[in-house]
Amino acid sequence: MSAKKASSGDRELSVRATDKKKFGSNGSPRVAKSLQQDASLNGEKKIVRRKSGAQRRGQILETARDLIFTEGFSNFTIRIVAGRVGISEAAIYRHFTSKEELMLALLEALFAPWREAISKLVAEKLPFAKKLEELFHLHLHHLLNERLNPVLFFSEAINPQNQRLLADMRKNLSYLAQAVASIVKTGQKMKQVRADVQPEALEAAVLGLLQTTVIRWTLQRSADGLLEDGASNIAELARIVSYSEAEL
Amino acid sequence: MSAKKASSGDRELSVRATDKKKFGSNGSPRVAKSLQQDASLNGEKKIVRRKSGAQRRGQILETARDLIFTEGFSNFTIRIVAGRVGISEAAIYRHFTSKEELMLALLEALFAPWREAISKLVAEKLPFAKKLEELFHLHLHHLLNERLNPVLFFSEAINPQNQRLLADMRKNLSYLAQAVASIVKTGQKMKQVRADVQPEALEAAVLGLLQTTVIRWTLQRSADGLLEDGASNIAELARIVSYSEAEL
DNA sequence: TGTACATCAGTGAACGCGCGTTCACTGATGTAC
DNA sequence: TGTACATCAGTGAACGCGCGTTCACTGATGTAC
Repeated sequence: MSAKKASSGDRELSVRATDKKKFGSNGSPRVAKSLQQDASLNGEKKIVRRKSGAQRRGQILETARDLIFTEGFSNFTIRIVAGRVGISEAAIYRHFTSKEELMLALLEALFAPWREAISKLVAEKLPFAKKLEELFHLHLHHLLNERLNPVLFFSEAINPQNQRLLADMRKNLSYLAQAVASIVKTGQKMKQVRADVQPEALEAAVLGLLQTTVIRWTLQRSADGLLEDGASNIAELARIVSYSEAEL
Repeated sequence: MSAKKASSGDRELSVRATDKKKFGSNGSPRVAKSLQQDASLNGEKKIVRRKSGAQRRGQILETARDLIFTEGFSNFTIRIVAGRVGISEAAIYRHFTSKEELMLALLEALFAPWREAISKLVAEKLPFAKKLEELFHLHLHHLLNERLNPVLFFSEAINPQNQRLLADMRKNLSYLAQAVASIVKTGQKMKQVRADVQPEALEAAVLGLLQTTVIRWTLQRSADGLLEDGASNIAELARIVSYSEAEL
């Protein structure tokens, strides 16, 4: 068919890439349209703009991240990722051995800095209420900035085929749970949380508030009022379990 | 191929069905194996055990429910449902116009009684703590008995293709949220909840505890300790926001 | 500074698979006469 | 009670589609000499 010649026209062309930002930056990864047309006019054989493994790998992860964030896992296919990156499907397999490996690599790239940030916060010396507030902000800002929606990953992980993804998500969830538990226990030890409050119930309530906020974010697909309301609820919970002014 | 003759050997056979239980009962829907073999030995042409539309529809919904509950949405295909029911894939389309309609019909069949039960509870006259406790038990027992896991449906609803499923899940979620809000407001009006507690924060905490419990259920695939821990956390939250004994 | 060569990011085409859905057709069931 | 007929739950086979993955092959890149 005559359409065949034009079918791969949106691929990138010649010239060594040195301007690609690394994964995590916010810049647009689009190639200037003019470049392609210039090369087409040459009449020369199409030459691919090769990239080093690390660059391309980062670009694939970045593309997959944005795709999943904006369109969910149902549109996360090798075909679509390859199309957005501007390479063939087969080329994806030069950088990841399977779709599953790509998914797990992405998850790790997104969650590793999140865990590190939480670790640092837990170790800090702050009053109980302030620490909860910081945890909330850290959590939400990280998710928003990294375009990481745990609900999307969690939903995908429930699929029985994704055993490893589920294991990873469990790990991250229990990481958060332990951080909250640690904060609560420290709060009680420091006499900032009422001694008669059952720590398990308080932990569950804090986790519940965090989860509810993220679920709301997922449902409304907008961060409007999210940070304010969530922070306000967390602060109110902290106030309720603290010693009242009369008792101090 | 010679395998063709035996390929549909697990279908049901002749004899009018009058023993089928309606959707919602717990009985096994399996047909006695001997029936099939008897007919095979006759050497006669295979005759299908026809069922009335209502009966078959209920059987399909029941099968879909159990399939989704035990194996998740990734195994929920027309082929598999038809196979388990014991009819052809095409036959499914005599009872539901599309897979989506089947899914929505199932969701409604499962959630309608749940909403009704919540409605009744909200209208009852009970102390705040008791009402929260009842809500928790009602919610969990309903999910366990009906094999309805909202997390599974929610995860499926996030898929952009399932707009109507998402709308239905939103509706059910907001139904629960309003019930909780009503309970909290009544509790404050009746002076059973401290007046200084922000109702929005308390509502969010209660919803969070409910959600956390269901998520835990989904992750561990077992109800062990679920009811006890969840009920205990809800009760503790109710205690914390009530007036202390010294104040009464 | 040239050149030979190993490495590796790229390609197009094809694969087998499972999916939802449709088709023309079959024959059991219920009912009007 | 018998018969003609409309209704409708059933069938097997095929459909087009998108998926993840593999294949033999290409040619740009980096480096050892």
